[in-house]
Amino acid sequence: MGELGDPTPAPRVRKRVASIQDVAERASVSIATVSRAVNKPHLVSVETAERVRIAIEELGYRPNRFAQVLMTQRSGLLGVALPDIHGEFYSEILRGADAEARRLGFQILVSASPAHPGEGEEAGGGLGPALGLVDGLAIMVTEPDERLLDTLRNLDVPLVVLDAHLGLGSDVVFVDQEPGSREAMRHLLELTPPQDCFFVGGPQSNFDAQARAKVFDEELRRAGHAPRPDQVTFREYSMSWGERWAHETLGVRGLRRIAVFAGNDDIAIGIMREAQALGLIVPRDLRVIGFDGSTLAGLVRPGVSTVRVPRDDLGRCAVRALVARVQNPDDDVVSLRLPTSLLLRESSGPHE
Amino acid sequence: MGELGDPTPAPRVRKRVASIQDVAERASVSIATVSRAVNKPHLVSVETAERVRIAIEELGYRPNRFAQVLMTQRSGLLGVALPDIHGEFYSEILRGADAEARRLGFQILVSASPAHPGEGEEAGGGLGPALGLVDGLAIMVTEPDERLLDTLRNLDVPLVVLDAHLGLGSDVVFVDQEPGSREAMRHLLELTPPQDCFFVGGPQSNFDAQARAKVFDEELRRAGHAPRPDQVTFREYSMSWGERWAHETLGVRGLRRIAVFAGNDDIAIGIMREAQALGLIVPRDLRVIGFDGSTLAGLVRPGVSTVRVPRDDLGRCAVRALVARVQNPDDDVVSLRLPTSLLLRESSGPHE
DNA sequence: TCCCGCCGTGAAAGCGATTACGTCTTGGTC
DNA sequence: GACCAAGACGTAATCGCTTTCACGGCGGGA
Repeated sequence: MGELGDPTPAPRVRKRVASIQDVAERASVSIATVSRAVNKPHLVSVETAERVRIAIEELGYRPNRFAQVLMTQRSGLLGVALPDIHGEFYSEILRGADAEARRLGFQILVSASPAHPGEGEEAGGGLGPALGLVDGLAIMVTEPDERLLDTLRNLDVPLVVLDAHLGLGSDVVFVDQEPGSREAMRHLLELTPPQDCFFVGGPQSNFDAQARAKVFDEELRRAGHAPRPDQVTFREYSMSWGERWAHETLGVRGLRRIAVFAGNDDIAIGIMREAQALGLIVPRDLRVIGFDGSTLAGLVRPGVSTVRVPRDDLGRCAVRALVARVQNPDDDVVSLRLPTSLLLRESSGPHE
Repeated sequence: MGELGDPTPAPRVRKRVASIQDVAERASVSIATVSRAVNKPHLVSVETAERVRIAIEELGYRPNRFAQVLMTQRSGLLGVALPDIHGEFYSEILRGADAEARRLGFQILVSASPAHPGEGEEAGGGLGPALGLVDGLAIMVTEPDERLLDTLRNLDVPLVVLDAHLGLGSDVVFVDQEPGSREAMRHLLELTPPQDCFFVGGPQSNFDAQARAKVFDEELRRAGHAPRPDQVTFREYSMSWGERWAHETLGVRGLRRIAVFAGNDDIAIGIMREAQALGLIVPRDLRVIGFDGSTLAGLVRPGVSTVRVPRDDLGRCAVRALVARVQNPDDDVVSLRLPTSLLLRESSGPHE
């Protein structure tokens, strides 16, 4: 039961600082007038306003936000819960979110929710007790998680879901994996027969990974080939997984002239590096397309073709939607789709 | 004066949710007892505690954090103000800070302070009105800024300064540029005469840039050469600045067999890319060492030697120091130094 | 038997703001 | 000259919680 309590009991810390009372006395008015002078200046006479202004100045008064918030029930804080805050991907979502929030007069409370909140931990998207401090929550959920869903259902603040359709009636902002993925696959299939195409994905439980794999599957069938099990693998979003896969496939199995649709750029780069280490030439022996449009993909040699994801738009739109809902709870629920598109570089070979 | 007001006046939003009152009634006790049952369970009888527990459960009660915070004057929020939240550098500081905060039961409020807060904007390190919500502030300041200093002096919460000595009597956590820089310079000077060494830095006003330039200067003199003006340049931390510099120096001026100490890895990589585009061989025609220990530096070919900066330690230690101060305001002021060290790769040539 | 102290509890005083409501001037209208 | 609306301001309720203090009951030592 103690879990409901104060996070860190400790002696008080804040210095004694001027309150609205002090200002009121110094300006010889009531606290109500001070409040009005500050928030609704048109309700007080100019002389009074000036007296109050001076008193505030002299006392260095700043309204106690806690008290304000207790009255107004609005903190100006927005929770943004991401699976992780590390890496270019999340970092840019965050940047977009932060910029937009700032523009709208809000502040962001980030939370890197541990991918699988351990037993005993509250879910709540990782914002522990701070969940109670936000005016709204934007949460990105990449995997199904019943406990989390439950928490989200019981939330008493507006919610925006990023990148997943959870079936709770909240607003949703998502990047549509499909157009980019399909472009990528069609491009690969132009030069490579479907039986030589591979999908090397992230964690299988991951929504995005599934969406990308689905397109892979569809396009192969569309090209008249039902994918073999070895053509689709899942593991994790990392360079080392790419390297391992390449080692296995290009090294051990010795395959050549294949095309790979990688789950993200890290994987793609891992694959390419291993291929190069094996003495292969990209894109001659191996064509590869990544996903995310990371900076890195453009810096390695050869440049890695990739599916561009509007990362900061994602953050930006999420916050915009959230603020809209916070301010207008009764607006219609929106579902915002951000498209992806293929960005061609050398790694996937010639294109015309 | 309106600036003191609510960030976004708007109708109330939160659903009506069970208060401590409701719980008290349902459990047939006073609100005092409910509060005790929740926060100091040892002060109530087990039977009462149980009744309260059940009532809470049934009502789905969660204490109103705003009210709690108003009483206790502790929000469990820590402000972390960085010049930017983008890029690996800040991203990792943030990650360290977040992890540590979470461990200590706090939550982080990030703020990407605009480098130069425009006129009219409050300084406050970018956390606008939210500054009033945090229990403490960790701020990284990279450039001198009187207005900011002033705000910081008048702060009524504990402060920790990152990476700069501002002379306000606050705790400081900083990475010591020197050891790594010195190592780097000595390494360069082993194979390259001082008159052929260059420093290509970030913004001149930047503290770090100055510190690194200082070591460059010292080591050159130590090697018996007073640096010419053209050997030290400042601009910005970006790849394109590196490219421009290299274009100028290697392309236009046509210098060869020079050694560059770059202000950070981005610059170093930019220089290297331009050099390669010019058909030069690194490290034969150009030796270069970067700064930051970024991932990217290890991924390009040839690998870029760099000065490793303990980024997440920086965030972690800052938060640790801040929490310490929040909880023990009267502890001695600490100044924590995090060392840097050289990480050798191919770009700076052979070393033995 | 009496007294003291402890334990469990409730009543009430804040914390620092916002705001509904009421009072008192003023000045304009008829 | 009476009436009324508008303007300026004060009183007090309220937000939801924590915490001090006082009180009643009960058990143990003298």
